[in-house]
Amino acid sequence: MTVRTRFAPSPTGYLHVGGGRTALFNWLFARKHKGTFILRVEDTDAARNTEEARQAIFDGMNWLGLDWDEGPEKGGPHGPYYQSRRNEIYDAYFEKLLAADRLYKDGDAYRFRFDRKPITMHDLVCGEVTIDYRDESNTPDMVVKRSDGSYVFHFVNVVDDLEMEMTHVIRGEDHLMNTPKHLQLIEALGAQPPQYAHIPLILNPDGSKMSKRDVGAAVGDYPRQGFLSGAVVNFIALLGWSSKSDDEIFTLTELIDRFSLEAINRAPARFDYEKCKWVNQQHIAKISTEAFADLAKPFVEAENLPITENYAAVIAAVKEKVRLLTEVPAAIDFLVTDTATQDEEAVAKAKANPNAALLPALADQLANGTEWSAEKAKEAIGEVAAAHGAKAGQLMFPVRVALSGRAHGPDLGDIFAILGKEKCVARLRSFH
RNA sequence: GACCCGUUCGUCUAUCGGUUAGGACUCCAGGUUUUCAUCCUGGCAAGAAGGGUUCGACUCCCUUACGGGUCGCCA
Repeated sequence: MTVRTRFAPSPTGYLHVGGGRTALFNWLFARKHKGTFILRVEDTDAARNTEEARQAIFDGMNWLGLDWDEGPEKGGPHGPYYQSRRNEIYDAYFEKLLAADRLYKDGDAYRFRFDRKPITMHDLVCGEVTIDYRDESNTPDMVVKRSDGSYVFHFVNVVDDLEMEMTHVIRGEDHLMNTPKHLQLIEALGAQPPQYAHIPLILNPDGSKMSKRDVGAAVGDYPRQGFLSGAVVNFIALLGWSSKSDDEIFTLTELIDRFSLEAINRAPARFDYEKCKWVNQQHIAKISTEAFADLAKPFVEAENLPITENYAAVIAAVKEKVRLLTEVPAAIDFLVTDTATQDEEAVAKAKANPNAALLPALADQLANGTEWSAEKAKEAIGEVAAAHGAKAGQLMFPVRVALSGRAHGPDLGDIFAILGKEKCVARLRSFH
């Protein structure tokens, strides 16, 4: 029996990071077991569904790299994959329930009569959980068909999971209390239930429920905030799941290899934006300079910085200095323009440095040198410093600030090489 | 309120009765880098509380506290 999992979002908003992780776990589980991953759009709430939301979810899935084997734009033997187009199927199941005498009218709506007995679920993450359905006050019979004729979530969700032959349902813990309802429905339909795995929710840093507007909540925000897809996938996988080793940085392929439902935690995890950025930095360090250059390009252009002919060298100089792609423009502006804003504090500090007085001498030496290279330039710093009884290291800070306008940045040799002789000389001379 | 689930450094986590309770992020201190960053080393920092069970409990049981979830003709 091959594994079949699904992600079943309703297109009523953007793709939430919690939803993204649910999709990821279903996808990982399917890929790990050479199974099938299905995307199903649960658009039964006509009033709240929007085309923008549907698109945002698809975009988010694509960006995260979670491809589906069956679903919208892909097809498959169990379509259509939009619930709004599956009404005949639901009608047929509704008739079954009616024939089994499990439904009764309440106004124009239909309610499902629960079996009044304890229901025990065997959750792959939560273990055995029993809800006593003899307590009617806590478990009132549920509506399956509204008075307007439409079906509710519980019913269509169960029917589709059965129809689409799901073997494993991995979903957020907010669905744990729904599961006995689904089990009852499945039993009444005379079918076998899939295996369930309820994963803990993702909370804000302060422990509150993560929702709209909270930092990190929308998957769609990550690309423009300068995150790499692989880093975000890596980070959210670590929220509630552990590889049981000291390793933390994984590619999607490595995650497939290591993933298991048994390793999912029970307690909700808080979202740590700082660590997410650190993971991003780790991923930036791992990709090639070419790949990094391509990813950074849109951010550079967005700040109206020129893509110079030595762009590759410029990008290489800052690759391991940034945590987010959004930091790239500010890290390279002084290398590609002469109008970059300066860090006034660093400039003031450098000008107050006694060794700043040696900058004109250094400029002269660089200007008069017959050979120009980054290595020669660095050597010149040592020579000028020595000639005036100073150490090379002490002269480097003023030089750095004179050339870049800030206290931190690329290696001085990279700066010399990228800026070239003329600009270096000019910036050293004008720094006073 | 009722019903579920949970509780190890500030955060993410390892530990499946016997460990100096380990790793990572953050922060601090050194070192490497003649500079910046990377990197390396070290440091700060945890079993919610109280009862049991046991030779021995973070680990098993109970109670309390706290946190989260659910109680719709939303999904």
